[in-house]
Amino acid sequence: MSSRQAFIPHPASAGPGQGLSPVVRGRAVTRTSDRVYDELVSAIRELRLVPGASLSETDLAERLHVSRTPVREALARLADAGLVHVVPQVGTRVGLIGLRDVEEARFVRESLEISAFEVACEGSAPDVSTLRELLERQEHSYRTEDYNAFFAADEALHGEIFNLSGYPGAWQAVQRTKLQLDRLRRLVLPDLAAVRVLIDEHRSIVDALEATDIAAGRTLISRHARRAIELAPSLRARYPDYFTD
Amino acid sequence: MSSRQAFIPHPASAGPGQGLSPVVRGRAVTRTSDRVYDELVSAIRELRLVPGASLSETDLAERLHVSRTPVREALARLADAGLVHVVPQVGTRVGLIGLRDVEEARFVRESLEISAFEVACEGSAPDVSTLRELLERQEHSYRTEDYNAFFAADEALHGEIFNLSGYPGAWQAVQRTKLQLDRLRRLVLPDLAAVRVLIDEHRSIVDALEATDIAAGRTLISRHARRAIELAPSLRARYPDYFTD
DNA sequence: GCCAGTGCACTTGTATGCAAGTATGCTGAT
DNA sequence: ATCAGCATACTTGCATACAAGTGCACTGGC
Repeated sequence: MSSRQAFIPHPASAGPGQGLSPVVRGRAVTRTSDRVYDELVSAIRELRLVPGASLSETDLAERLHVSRTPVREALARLADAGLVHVVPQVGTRVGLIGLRDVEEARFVRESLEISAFEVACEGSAPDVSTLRELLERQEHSYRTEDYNAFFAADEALHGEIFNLSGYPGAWQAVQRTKLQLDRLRRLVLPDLAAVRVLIDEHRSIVDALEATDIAAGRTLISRHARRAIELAPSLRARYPDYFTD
Repeated sequence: MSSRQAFIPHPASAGPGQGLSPVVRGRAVTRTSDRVYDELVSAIRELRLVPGASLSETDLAERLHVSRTPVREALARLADAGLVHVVPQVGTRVGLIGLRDVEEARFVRESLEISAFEVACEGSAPDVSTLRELLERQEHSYRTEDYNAFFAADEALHGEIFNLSGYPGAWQAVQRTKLQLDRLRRLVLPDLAAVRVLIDEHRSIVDALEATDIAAGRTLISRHARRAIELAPSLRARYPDYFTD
């Protein structure tokens, strides 16, 4: 076989590369198509499937021990989300990280999160207990250097802000466009100092929310949202094949 | 206008062979799956497929003169977008208009459009020539009472605001969440007076943009975004079967 | 050595067959 | 008349077979 580098793990992690975990076929309480979709999304987000990697329906099917049908349905949804590109009769590739898409995701996220912050401040004192708890989880992840746990708690914290605003669905809208940005953050994640900064920013945002200080919130969220992006140039220099305009 | 034939006016009337788009089986430049998807999206948006209508893969397949496979892929993408709901081994239905989803779509749209407005004002005097042209098209649609043309020009105008902001992709993000709201507007659209109000509001927004009056833009866009929603209660009273919380 | 041409291997797109689950309506008994 | 039980038709999920197009490598000729 030629370049079978479709399932490289994280480019920076030296751990043994585990590809896609096979989806067990059998009595399905959940649909196989959904499992394949979830598996592919997480694989792309976690860069186990690197940008530009060529996918093959038949290859994925036998790798996941399913037929092509559910794989095709999952790929159709992924193509709809812009995570993969399908060229008929030619092939399917994992989409590259588009810097323009990343910048637009930043715009969407910053705008909506600031708006959610403002709405959350409008009522009386918002309940920040869940946010405090998530901050604790992040601190724990920082101490144990568990990047995956931090990543999950990070997601949950920003989602909680939308919950407090009363528009939890808006967070789903953000996440759709944010997938490009997530991959960027994955590249920079194994940096303990950067995680320290992010947690501190999170705490400041939570403090501002508790004080219903809208002006501070706007500034903090804006700066926080632009944090990941400012590293894009150096990351592109390090992984040029993963990026595009 | 390229208004295709409605293939399902109402779920109860299962008339014979309501001709679909002439989908020639076999030789196809565009993928059958995509054509089916586009057809279904427009049918749902234009309420030719009413909320709650039950769909059947086999029925759609023979109606469109294709096999179930492309229909299934289209439905999978539609389910991902929240336009249809698939219950395994039970059936597929067009999603109801969720008032909560509508309100969240309003939030997303208002937030992003205001942000785009602000960014578009940041530079020097923005080029509003395209917007003026779209306003003229809307006036023409108003005079000829061509609601479909007005709907299209309305879409284009709001999209142009995002173009001027430099974040055209954000408009795509809005449109995804806005589908619920579009159906609501379809219900209220055949009202000439309402169209008159909308056009006037559009003109005010364009004026504010040309004058780079951010404060006015915020107020105008906010009011404009809430315009469609304020009719939701009466619409729900009129079409109770189409709505849900 | 180089280039043109061709065949093959691989890709995705589509159609069809089969399996499993659910709702419905009919039938028979009480 | 009413209700329990069952057969049947209909639904979606999955696997497989076939079709069509593309790129590439190999081969033959120059």
